[in-house]
Amino acid sequence: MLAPVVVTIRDVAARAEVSQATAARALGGYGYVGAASRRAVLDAAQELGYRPNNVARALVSGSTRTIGLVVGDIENPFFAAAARGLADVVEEEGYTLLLANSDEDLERERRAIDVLRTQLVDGLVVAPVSGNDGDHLRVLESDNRPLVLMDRAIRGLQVDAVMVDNAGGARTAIEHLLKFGHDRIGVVSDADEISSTAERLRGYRKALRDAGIEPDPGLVSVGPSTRAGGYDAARVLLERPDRPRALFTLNNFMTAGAVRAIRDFGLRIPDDVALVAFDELEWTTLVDPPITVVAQPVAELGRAVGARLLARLRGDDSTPKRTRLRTELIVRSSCGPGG
Amino acid sequence: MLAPVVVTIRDVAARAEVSQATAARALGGYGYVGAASRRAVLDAAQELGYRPNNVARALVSGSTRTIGLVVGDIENPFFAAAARGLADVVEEEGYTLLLANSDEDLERERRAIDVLRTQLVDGLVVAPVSGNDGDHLRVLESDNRPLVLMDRAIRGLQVDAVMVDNAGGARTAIEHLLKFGHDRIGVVSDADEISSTAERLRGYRKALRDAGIEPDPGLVSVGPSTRAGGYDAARVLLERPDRPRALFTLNNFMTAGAVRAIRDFGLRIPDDVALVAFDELEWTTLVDPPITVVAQPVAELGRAVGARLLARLRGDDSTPKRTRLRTELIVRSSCGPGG
DNA sequence: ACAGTGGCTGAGAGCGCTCTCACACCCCGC
DNA sequence: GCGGGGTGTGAGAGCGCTCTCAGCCACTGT
Repeated sequence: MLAPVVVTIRDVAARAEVSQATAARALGGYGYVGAASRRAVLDAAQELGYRPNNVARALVSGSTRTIGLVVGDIENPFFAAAARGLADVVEEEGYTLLLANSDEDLERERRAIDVLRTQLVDGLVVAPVSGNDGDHLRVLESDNRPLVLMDRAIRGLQVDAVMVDNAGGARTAIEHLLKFGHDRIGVVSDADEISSTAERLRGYRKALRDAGIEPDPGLVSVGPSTRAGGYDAARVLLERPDRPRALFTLNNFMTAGAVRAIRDFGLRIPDDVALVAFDELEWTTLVDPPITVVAQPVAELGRAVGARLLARLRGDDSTPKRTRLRTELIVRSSCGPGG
Repeated sequence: MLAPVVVTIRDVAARAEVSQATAARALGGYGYVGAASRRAVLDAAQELGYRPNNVARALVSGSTRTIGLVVGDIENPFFAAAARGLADVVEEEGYTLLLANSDEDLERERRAIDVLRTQLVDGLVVAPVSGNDGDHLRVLESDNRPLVLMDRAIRGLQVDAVMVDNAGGARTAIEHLLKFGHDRIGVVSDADEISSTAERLRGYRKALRDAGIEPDPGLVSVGPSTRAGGYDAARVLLERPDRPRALFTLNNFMTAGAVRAIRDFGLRIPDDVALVAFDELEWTTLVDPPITVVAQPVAELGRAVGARLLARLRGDDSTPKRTRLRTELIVRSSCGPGG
């Protein structure tokens, strides 16, 4: 018998000389199937090279075994590591990740989510661009498919979210700089539309106020969340006549840009400019001096998101949980002698 | 009228008071539909919040509008950037990426491909773990779905492949080191099962032989393609009594490990050890001295793969193409004064 | 002897869509 | 007036699967 071009359950059934229903049961592992029939079906499937068609299965079962993931940029090591952690967890349960980049653009995020919904993902993980605009996510509630926010929250949206203690992390960073006597700390930031950024800025201001220092808005320099954005934002600060003697960078790409800018200005870390960066990176220990960072548990973030999503997929319908993961200040040498 | 929980084309048809077929035509944009009917259908769809069900569509049309991507590790900036380039290109045509990690493990690669086939991806992009073992990919031919190999080839598999000129890149790296008088060049390598690695090693040996130097197999130190792997592989070389005065690292994670090892041994670049790395990385210009690298057009790689795949999806059935992208030696200061 | 039970099987519906087909209608030219 | 196109519509098949349901055939217990 020649194998059909695409082998269906009916081909297998015919070959095994049982009904389509019995073949489906044997293959699907449900209902009653006699030992002999099962053997015959499994053998036939093997011989014909039968592959289940997950699309057909999804159409009737309503489950595609896929998880949609929307991040700002998969090239960003932060998102890549989180995606990896998420993938590891959900793949264990037979799910596959559907990936989409939003480019930190709300319109693209909307489109990505729309496509993912169309693909009938079983669950959705989003690192939303905006902490304010959540209408396109609110719509998902009616889909009755779990949604978990990763790293960022949306005001007034009651859904599961796994985040990092951004405010606390920023505060420890600032307190560290304060210890070195810095009272004018420049911040290299991306848009505070992003909820994690807003939280970091809040932590920054809080730490200053707690130390009796009124935050100077002019010391917060904003740019796009890219290396070039970090470079430019840092430059603005470094060009000031009253240049701040300490910098706090809010994310990894911008940190790289800021370090480059500091170098290009002929300034030295930590003598001319002290630096603390949010987010750990591979090279922070490779540069001289190694950079003090607020490390985030990135892989853990992805895994926690995955665990939450899987729980929902298993039917957990408790009220939405908001989880915060701790950050860790890793003191190196970018702030002065001994730190 | 209350919107049904999940709105189907039939709900829209009922609301628009036309047949299901007409609604499908209006929504699908094919066949004849009168202007009035079209309006009614579109309005009804809008009001009910109709979203097409891509799973059902895929079942009948045979196209899921998804592309499967299997890479060693999405956390690796190389793969992440390539994935990004690929995503950008295919998303423009309405495709979504289905992502899977193989962890550079053949068995996991097999499983990932199997899952992706089951999901009926329209096309598949694989960076295969092994350059020798391609049976699991050969099977795909019968699927009649395009397959493009990314960055790595498989011996005896006649399919599209977009790669980098690994041998040439390695050669320019070695020639550069030779110019500085190095004749004993240690290599920090991952498994030569990986075709790109094998090619780089070939280029390395070729360059040496062309210079009249017989390659010493003892100078090639192999480890897993991780930071720790690079560290250990470099350590083996650095611990030798006749320690090589030059190192060539074959990929980005291992480069980071090797640099760390050199530092930990109290050695200085380039005075004690000259270094050329394959693959450009963000931090290579941030460390002191900045590292001379063989840069690969990574985003371009992803985009070229995407272009090839899209061509196939559009029906191009010419004989498989093997494309090579040029590398570029970026000379910095890790080999000595002036390079 | 006969209902009751459990193991096993096949028929068939139906998931939401695309697409073919038949047909009804219009306007045209002869 | 009547055939012939083009235009618009609806009925219905069918993609490959899951799952319900009815019915079969042993056995069992009384």
